[in-house]
Amino acid sequence: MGISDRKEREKEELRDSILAAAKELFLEKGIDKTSIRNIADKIEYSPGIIYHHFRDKNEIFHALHQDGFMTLQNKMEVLNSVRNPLERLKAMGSIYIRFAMENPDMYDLMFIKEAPMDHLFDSEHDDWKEGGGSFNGLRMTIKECISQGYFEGHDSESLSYLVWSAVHGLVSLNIRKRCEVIELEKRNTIVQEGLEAFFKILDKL
Amino acid sequence: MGISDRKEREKEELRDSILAAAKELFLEKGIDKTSIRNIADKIEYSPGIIYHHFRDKNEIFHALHQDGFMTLQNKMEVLNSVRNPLERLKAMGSIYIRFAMENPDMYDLMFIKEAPMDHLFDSEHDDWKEGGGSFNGLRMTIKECISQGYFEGHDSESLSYLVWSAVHGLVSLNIRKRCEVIELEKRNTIVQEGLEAFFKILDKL
DNA sequence: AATATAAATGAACACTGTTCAATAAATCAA
DNA sequence: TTGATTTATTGAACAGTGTTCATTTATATT
Repeated sequence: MGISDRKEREKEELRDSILAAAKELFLEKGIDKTSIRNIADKIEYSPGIIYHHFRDKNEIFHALHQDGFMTLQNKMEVLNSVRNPLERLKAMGSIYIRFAMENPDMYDLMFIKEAPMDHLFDSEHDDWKEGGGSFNGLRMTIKECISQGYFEGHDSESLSYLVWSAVHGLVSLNIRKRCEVIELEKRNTIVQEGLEAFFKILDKL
Repeated sequence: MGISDRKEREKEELRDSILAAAKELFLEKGIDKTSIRNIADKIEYSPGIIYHHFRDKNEIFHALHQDGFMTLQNKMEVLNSVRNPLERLKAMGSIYIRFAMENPDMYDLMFIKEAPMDHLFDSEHDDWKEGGGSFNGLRMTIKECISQGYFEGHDSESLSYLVWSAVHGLVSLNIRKRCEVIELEKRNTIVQEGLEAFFKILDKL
């Protein structure tokens, strides 16, 4: 009947407004300083209501990290037009790094923070669908590279993980403030230069 | 005079005991669940005393992260006996990754957690000596590689950062539970296999 | 209008990091 | 040895945290 339809719609709207408030607070203050009470204040409800929509704080940030994967996947869609797999791999790296540098807090949540993974292991179905989907795009591209004669002698799974590790390393060391070690005049461009060095290496393989 | 000597010694002993207690708690419960009161309980002092030896919680964990760099630097000392710079670079990578996998919590504190860097930027002298020293070892080895004809066309700073990024990526994705995406039968060995793929690439350069 | 169901509340619990006036202990001077 | 001074240590207080759940309020059904 119509009433329970509306009720479910209203429930979902409230859930969405919790997430919207959480996202806003998260982006301006970080995960630790975003409290349940802050979120409740923002949507003008009492703190308790949040626990009728989410098991705990981690579940909220797991939901937000899903948001991040949606936008990342959208940005990856242009790759369909890149025929050559090596070129596609490089474009993938560029998009990945641009996403990370333009959305450092969201990247941090998706690939560094413990909260979304902690939620996964607390819940029953503990496979990381979001990351798995993204990684599969990389894996397929690498496999295509290998089948076209690139990267001879390499195993696709290990190489995919290494490629991911390289680009993740470039951005995550930057996001977590470990670029202090880089010469001052190069510090602002080191991620991009690291990526270019990586491309140079890919070309030689 | 002798009394103030003893006093200073006692003060340092108390500081050390705070750090020892913090380290123990940190290794078994993590940074968030290690509270000032827990540490105080462990050394049988009141919580307030900790703030006479450390500005805040971040300073304690900055001191612990220094500990970690000491042990890492010790492990790196065997590299002095490796003459060929490319071989030395590979050995460096192996030691780095072994350290990370054998001491994941300490590695996390040194290269992923925000606490030690936050302390740095709160204090006046904001250069990361510990990381800088370690990175310089890598930089020197890469420079030697280049001067011996390896890695032609590469800039030493960018390449050093890329190499660091690659090995950091390998271990940090694992430590922060992002290896879920790897095929189950390869999941336990993926870091090592990623490193071997990396070595294979270095050889082709 | 009375009853049953669902939604929302806010007080309570056991914590957290941090500060600081008050206390206790140790040292110095007479 | 006693009194004054300095140093070390305390623990209560503040303003917060995530989470739970009996109670209340609002909505829907009979």
